Amino acid sequence: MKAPARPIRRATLHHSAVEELRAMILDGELPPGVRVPEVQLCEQLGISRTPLREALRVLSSEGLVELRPHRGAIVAPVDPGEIGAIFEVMDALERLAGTLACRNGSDAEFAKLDRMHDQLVTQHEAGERAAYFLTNRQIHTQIVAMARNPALEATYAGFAAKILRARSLANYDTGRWQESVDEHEGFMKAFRRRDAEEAGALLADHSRRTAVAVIQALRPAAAQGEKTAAGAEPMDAG
Amino acid sequence: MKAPARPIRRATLHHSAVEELRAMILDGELPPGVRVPEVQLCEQLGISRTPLREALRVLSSEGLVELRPHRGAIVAPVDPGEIGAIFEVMDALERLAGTLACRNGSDAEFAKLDRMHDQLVTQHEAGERAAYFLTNRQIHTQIVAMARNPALEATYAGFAAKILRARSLANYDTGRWQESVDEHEGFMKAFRRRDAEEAGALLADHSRRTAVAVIQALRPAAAQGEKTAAGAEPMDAG
DNA sequence: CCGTGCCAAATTGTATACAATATTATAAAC
DNA sequence: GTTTATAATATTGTATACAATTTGGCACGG
Repeated sequence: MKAPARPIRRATLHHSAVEELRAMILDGELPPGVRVPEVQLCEQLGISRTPLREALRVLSSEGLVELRPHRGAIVAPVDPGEIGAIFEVMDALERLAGTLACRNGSDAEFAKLDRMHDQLVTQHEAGERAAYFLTNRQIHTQIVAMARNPALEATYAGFAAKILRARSLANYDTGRWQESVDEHEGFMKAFRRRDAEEAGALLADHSRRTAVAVIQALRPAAAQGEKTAAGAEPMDAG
Repeated sequence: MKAPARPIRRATLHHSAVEELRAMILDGELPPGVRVPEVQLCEQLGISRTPLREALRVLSSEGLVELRPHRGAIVAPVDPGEIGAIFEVMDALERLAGTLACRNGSDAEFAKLDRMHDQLVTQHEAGERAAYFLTNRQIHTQIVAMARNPALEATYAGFAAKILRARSLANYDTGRWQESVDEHEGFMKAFRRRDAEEAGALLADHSRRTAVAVIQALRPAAAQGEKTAAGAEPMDAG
């Protein structure tokens, strides 16, 4: 007897809850800093507290939620300093992904990457901002997938999620748009030559420049207090 | 009223359970592949199923435990391929750590690093293998701490844990010992010069060579079946 | 003799009830 | 009026009870 490589279904409530909550956090439906009352979310998701709490522990482990014992959970605030640190690691991961992708990617995958890049350029020219950002993410995800490294893929995904959250609430400079497309053009040239070192270096550079822009855009929106779902808390009187 | 920066006690049962179980897994007390029956561990830890299950979910998120819905949890097997992938990422992280440590470390920290290195050499000459490995880990942890990057620190710790597990059950080649000390000597020279690039490169190289040795030692011990969780004594911690 | 379908036991998944802690409101003292 | 102590409330942490699913065994049919 052999265990099937892919389980038919792995639907447990806490697992679904993790995905649901993560999506809610990344979509901004649960903004950074808000308290996460258990009972309220329970009836909202139609589940009991037990699976919800298990989901919160997982999300805390991922860094999307902060657990304060006996004081409730909050959606993790977006700290510019932390985002800066994440980007420093991300640079290294992008470089690694670019290098490994050149080494391990198939021709079919490179062709697909080319098509995605064409789509990106088209969307840029058409000014379709939302579509552009989606394609942009897909391209980077594709590069990471071509690296053939599950550990890299998982780590990358975790950081990408946090960065996505930072970008969305910073909605950052449009002036960077053209620059970003040019950089994409640059590392795509390296990819077409299968130049691993160059591709990695350009990807890292692209990440670094993105970091600068995002963090700069993030600075004004620095004050991340603890908010309640209804409204701000009246804290200081005088 | 002021909130203390460090909570006096953050003792919740599930949090303690996470640390306890993680230690048990890393110490080899719970070897890879063994089933983790909830009720048995409950009475062993003196807690109820609820906090234990929350702990299992967290450890699953960290990759130390595999959850199979309705079929119980097992300690994550050590897959040589996965370890290889982890090491690929680890190389990049070591390089980054070395570079950042040169940039951000204080003189006091570099002095401490020097002392730790002296201790390492002494322990090598004395043939104190266990003490050597401990100091070795402390050195690398210190370098990462000097990088001043919490995201790097957390990611590094997660991978280091998995690698530690692989090393312990591979108990790998003694012939590599001398080589490893020489490599330490090498990147320490770069550190003394605060040569960020060189230090990073040598650390990455050190990591890569370690990977080769560990994976090679791991190959014989490949077959990782599902064992039952009896209180099996660790074979020999040489 | 081997394969298939069904039934029983065990273990996990979920819900609910109870206990402990933090927060807020209240009131008394200075 | 401000501050501090105390009690009430609400929310989280834990334990237990119930439901669902998998696993192993057994009978039946081929």
